[in-house]
Amino acid sequence: MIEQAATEVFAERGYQGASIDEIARRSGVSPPVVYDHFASKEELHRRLLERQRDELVAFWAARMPIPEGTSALEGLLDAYFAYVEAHPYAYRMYFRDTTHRDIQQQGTRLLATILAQQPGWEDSGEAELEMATEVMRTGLIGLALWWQEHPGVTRAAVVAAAMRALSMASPRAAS
Amino acid sequence: MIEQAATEVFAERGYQGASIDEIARRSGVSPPVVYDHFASKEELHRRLLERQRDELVAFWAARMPIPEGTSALEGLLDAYFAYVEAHPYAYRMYFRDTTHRDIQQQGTRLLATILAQQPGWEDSGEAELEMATEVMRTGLIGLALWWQEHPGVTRAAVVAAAMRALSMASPRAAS
DNA sequence: TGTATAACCGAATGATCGTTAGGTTGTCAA
DNA sequence: TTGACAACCTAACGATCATTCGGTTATACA
Repeated sequence: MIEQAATEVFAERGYQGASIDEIARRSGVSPPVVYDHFASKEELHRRLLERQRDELVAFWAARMPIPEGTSALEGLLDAYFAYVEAHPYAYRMYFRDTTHRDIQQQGTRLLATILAQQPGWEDSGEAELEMATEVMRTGLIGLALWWQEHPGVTRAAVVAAAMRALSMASPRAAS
Repeated sequence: MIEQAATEVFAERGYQGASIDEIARRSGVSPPVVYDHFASKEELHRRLLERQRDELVAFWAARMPIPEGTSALEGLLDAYFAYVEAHPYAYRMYFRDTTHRDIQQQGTRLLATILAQQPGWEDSGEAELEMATEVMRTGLIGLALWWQEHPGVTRAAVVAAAMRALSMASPRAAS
């Protein structure tokens, strides 16, 4: 399957480092076959990114509304790391290159929405919210990549660590 | 100056996307001149990374011990973003590629040390501390990149946002 | 049977890239 | 004056890469 092989190669080497030849080799076909299915390397990459964005959003949607007793933030985090667990290569590919940030924006907006509903954040300024979203977004990406290199850690522990590190119960909890 | 041009090109295009030809062109010399000063593209990149690591650590060292009335964490963050402000291209280059993580380890260790001294973290497990460090490390990188695209925001506001988002006063402040 | 179509291939094309060969110029100490 | 040297150049080499050309095979439908 070309798409599976392409996802792995993009995840391992990044967009620039991935070669059509290697993708074809891993798919068990010759390079021209890739071009029978995709117009260019860039289109192949974009299509894969779009598909993963849809799958990630579906992971979230499947857990909304959230189970009784969990906060919206915790539900979002658990769904996020469940996705990382289910699609390790796709996850790495999705967050490795920043060339298609427009595709990631749907997830970023969802994150900002949930963050804005956290207690103590309702009346914060726009810039404050945007900055908090960015810290959280990139921090979660980093934590997920760390997790992929430490497979012994359970998802519950990772979610708990994310909650702890990002415990923004009050905007002025800091000294 | 070759090193300055190389820093900019690496920052803008990443290691794989940067070409010796473009670095030479921006330096006002021909490509072979680059090889009179550096053995290879990879050595040039590594040398630049090492230099920036030293400068960043120096930025931190210059602010330790920290001024009266500020926490160690806040002092670290302010020095960090002061560095971002002073060396925008170098900063982007330094954090863009993850191929030389060993060079970044010195800063990561410093971050973990300061984090471990925060109230409520003294008796946490090793994995918890490592995860919190990773969230913070990558979150700060992301916030700094966001800041570079929003130059109107003051450094104080960015530091405050970082403190707020990462207000880990107590390991179980989260719900 | 004929033909359209889909999936695949080997081989090439043109561009880019890291790198090297070989040479010129200018500086400066012996 | 000589010779070492540093800094620089043009030109090329060899590899890699995205992409295309032109063809073969197999399926399926008229």
